[in-house]
Amino acid sequence: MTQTPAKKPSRIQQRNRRAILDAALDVFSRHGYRGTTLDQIAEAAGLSKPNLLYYFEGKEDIHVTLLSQLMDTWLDPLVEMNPDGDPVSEIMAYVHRKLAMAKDLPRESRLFAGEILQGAPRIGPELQGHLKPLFDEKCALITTWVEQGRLPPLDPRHLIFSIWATTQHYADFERQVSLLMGEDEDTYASAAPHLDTMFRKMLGG
Amino acid sequence: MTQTPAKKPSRIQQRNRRAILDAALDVFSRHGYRGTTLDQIAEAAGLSKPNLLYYFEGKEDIHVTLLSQLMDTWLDPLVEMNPDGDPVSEIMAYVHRKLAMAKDLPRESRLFAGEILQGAPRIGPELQGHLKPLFDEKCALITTWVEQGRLPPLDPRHLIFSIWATTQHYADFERQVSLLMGEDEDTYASAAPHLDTMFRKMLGG
DNA sequence: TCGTGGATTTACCAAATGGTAAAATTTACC
DNA sequence: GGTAAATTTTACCATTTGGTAAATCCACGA
Repeated sequence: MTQTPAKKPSRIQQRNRRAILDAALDVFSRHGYRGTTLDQIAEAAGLSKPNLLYYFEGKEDIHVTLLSQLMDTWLDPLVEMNPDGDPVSEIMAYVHRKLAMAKDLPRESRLFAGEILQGAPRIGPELQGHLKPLFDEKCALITTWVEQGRLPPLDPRHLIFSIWATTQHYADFERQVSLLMGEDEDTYASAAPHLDTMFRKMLGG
Repeated sequence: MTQTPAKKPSRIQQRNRRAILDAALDVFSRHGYRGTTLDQIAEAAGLSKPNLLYYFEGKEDIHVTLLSQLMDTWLDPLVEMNPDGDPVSEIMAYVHRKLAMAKDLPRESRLFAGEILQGAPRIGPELQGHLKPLFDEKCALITTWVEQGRLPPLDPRHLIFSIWATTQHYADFERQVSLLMGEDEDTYASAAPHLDTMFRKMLGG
């Protein structure tokens, strides 16, 4: 057995690993993987660079750890879509959960966007392993809803893509959005009813 | 006057500048600004690195030149939206032009996406100067259409955001999309009717 | 064909960057 | 309080990378 013993981490370990990951999320999401330096992360975390590397094996290790940990949070809104609920309500609730996520976790959204944009070089397998099965499952669910006549005919895959695209847009392209909307306006407050109307009409029949 | 004389470029100048910009578009769109090296661009363009720098002042110069040249192409579909046409037809035509653009120019789409994602550090002014006025103009147009009762009440800004998001999604997140749809399937062929239905219902009243 | 200016290569360089070795310091536990 | 382990710092290093200087090559018009 070549398994790490994995003793429980000390208080210091916990605190510093958290600080590093939070700092790294901040920097990675703003500058991308290659645009981020270990020095930047170290400074943001309040540690020295060699001290970073005491907690993580290297830059890539930090990045992959972040992405992996985020994956669950990220997929959670979709997981919660309930097969026993009302189709329209379930999908609309999903839309609003996803929009709330873009609002509350914009750094996470941008981190993922950057990774996918560049071809998912470091989380491709994770996508295959976690996202794909969940996606297929929910597509099948929506398809049965359509077959039961509880939703109008539609392609569940593109529906989901549209939900992802429209909600994450506000986080991923925040710069552009705020530039066009005006800095002070509450973008999400007006986006919610718009998306609600749009998808409700789409599902209404 | 401190203006460059700007004699007409020689045949070699034209050929090489084109080759460099095309190579740079390829590499920048795949690896982002910081993830791209001059050596990569040089190799892709079939030139030596110092030779690159004979044609451009530096890495940033290449990047900015690319983005600036692309801006016009990028905004063109929106420019074409005709105030004198039928509102629904005009907007739907815009949706399809934008989708075609994502299909035909995915590298350009990803180049822009990467730049915006990181806060538009190099084309912020260009966005302000070109995109913003056009956006405001078209928003005003759509608003008059709504006021004339030719469109249902809606927020033109979020409508445009939704169009951008859903169409560019297929280029920017191509990796994820192809992973979830299956590599061989013609994604755009099935995306077109989906988006057509969705936005038509949105505009239908 | 010859000379000139444009184009290209060769040989570099300084700074940035990911990472390491080992000494020094702190912490936890007896 | 002492000691062993965990943590942090100091001092480095090799590679990568954007960029430059100067020599060389070459196309083209007179």
